[in-house]
Amino acid sequence: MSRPTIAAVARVAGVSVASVSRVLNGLPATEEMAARVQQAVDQLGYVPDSRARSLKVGRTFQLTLAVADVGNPVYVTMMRAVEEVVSAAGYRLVVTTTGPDVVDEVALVRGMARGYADGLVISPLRVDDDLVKSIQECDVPVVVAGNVPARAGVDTVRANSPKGMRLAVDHLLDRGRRRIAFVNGPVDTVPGTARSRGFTEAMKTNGLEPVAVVEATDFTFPAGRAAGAELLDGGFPDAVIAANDLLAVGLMHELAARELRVPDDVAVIGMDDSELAEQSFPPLTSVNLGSAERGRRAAELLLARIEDDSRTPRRIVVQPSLSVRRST
Amino acid sequence: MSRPTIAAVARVAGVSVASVSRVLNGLPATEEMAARVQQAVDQLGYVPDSRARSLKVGRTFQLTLAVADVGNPVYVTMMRAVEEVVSAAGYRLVVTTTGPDVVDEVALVRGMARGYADGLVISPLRVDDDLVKSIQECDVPVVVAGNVPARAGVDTVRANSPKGMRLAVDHLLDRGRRRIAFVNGPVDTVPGTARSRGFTEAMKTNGLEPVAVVEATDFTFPAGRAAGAELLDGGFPDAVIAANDLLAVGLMHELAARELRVPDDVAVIGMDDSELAEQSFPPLTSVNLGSAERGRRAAELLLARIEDDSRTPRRIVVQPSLSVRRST
DNA sequence: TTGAAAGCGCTAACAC
DNA sequence: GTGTTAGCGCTTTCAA
Repeated sequence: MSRPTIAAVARVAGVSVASVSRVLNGLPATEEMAARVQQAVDQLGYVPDSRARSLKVGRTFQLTLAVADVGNPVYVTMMRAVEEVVSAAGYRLVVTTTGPDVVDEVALVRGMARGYADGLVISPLRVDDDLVKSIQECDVPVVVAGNVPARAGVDTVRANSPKGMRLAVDHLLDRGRRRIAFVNGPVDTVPGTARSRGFTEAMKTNGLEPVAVVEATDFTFPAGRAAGAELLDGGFPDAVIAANDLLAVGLMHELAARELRVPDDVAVIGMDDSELAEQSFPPLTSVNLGSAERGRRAAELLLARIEDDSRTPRRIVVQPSLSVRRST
Repeated sequence: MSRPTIAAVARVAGVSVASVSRVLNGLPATEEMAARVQQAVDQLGYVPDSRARSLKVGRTFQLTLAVADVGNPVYVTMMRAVEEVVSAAGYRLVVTTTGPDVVDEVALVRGMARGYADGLVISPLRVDDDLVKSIQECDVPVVVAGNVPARAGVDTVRANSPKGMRLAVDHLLDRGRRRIAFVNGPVDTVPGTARSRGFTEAMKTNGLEPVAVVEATDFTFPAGRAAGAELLDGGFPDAVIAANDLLAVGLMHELAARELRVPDDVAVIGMDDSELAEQSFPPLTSVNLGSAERGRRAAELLLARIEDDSRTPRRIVVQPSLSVRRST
């Protein structure tokens, strides 16, 4: 037996389909009408079909969050924050993994035109003109959790990496470290670029030269370990800043393999302040780039734009803080 | 300007909407027809509306994966596996977090009747009669990645926890440990029950008495640390098995706080063999309960049932293995 | 091979 | 306050 439709409910209740719809949507109706409808609904076990509703009202009540890698704990934090905001507003959240390639990001944004979601929060790893264009042309609202040019005219929420880097470098100086190295992720990514610039500036401000800078192949744990090996083969830092927590933890494994102690021999700072930072050993000092707040703000921006598509795009910058733990 | 519809394409191409639909769906048509339609599609930038399509064909081409906690790395592994299988079959994956309560799981399953997805893979933390009933009554196919009674008559893919426990205990005995303790998660959960039973059996088989057994409040890192404190206040194990990797890592932090060395003073084994196991320090020996394979098999079962709802329910058991690392 | 037309299940005018 | 009805955009008979 197939699912009952609104027509079946109407028949059983002896009323019109419109009345059933009204009662179900809380529109004005007499007590008696409401009762009859409710009884029929219960009797048949009727549940409205969201597909049909979507088609009619032009909304799916579904929002998409696109991240590069579900295995990166920073996205877990962001995902939780986004989920909280959108579900409070009555939306379901669809989490999609784009992978590292910009073409897949573009395909995803273009695919939004199919209308399976009412909006998109995307945290792009790589950005090019195609991606910006696809966002601008997208039929549904898109909010970027990351960095796109201001002239793109899209809502964005981003971190302040340079300031975060300053926090990290200042902290290391406080701890008496001078021989500072940097493990970045791929510099052709959005976070990679931002952190590279931030690191360079922060070092220059303090009149320091980096002991070494290496670029990991991606933002993952194994890449962090490999980058750590490369770094340590080339120099003897007394502190290393890593572009995210996964890289930092990978690096710490390489340090351990070489019997270098953290923080005694080498201090390590990560970025993102994800759950991994407190779970790692020793617990990782990490720059909190506000991923929870960024997620929350991005979701709010998206909801606001769904309400009113004509509002002027906002560019929110979330300020960082430092979570000091035992790795420094 | 609003999105072009199939009618607009038909108008521009000077053909009927039916022909446009046919060309788009690869049904027989003349070369010329195909060309004209394609040109109109390109010109207008037409993209079919998946909502309308869903309503008509009765499918959303969307599948749901429901897990208790996105922050648990075991689900990352499972999610990746499920995603791979379903996207290869042309479906989008919606990942939903249910939280720890069975009522929310039930609500989720019931909500599937709204038709926003064509199927569900659920990994329930807690199972009761209501949940089983809601799964049986569900309008769309449901596959359980976990343990429900055979009489429920639903497709399931589950781990073999008892055998996993045996692997863990045998390994510890090999390493010369005898004073074995166990940190379980809540025993009113599916994995909690299974692991409790498995541990008890494995110990009995070897004629051993546990030094201590404690039950963490949930399967998280902080709960692991708290449970570790309780455990160590009560006894002096030379090895601890934890019911999952997060608990194991939490426990290791407590050990470190008490200046107990892993594995010298206390060996530690986790379960799940998630990415966290290799990221932790020291790297964690962990029972691989086949989460990737369970995800893959569950997804395959779901696709098969969508194809043919009359097939007899299958109950797949995935065998465990042990990933030995430095924590033992 | 192509076109006309009937819906899929629902909501929102509009008329009563 | 309630019922009738026209679609939302698409696919799929059914005829031509």
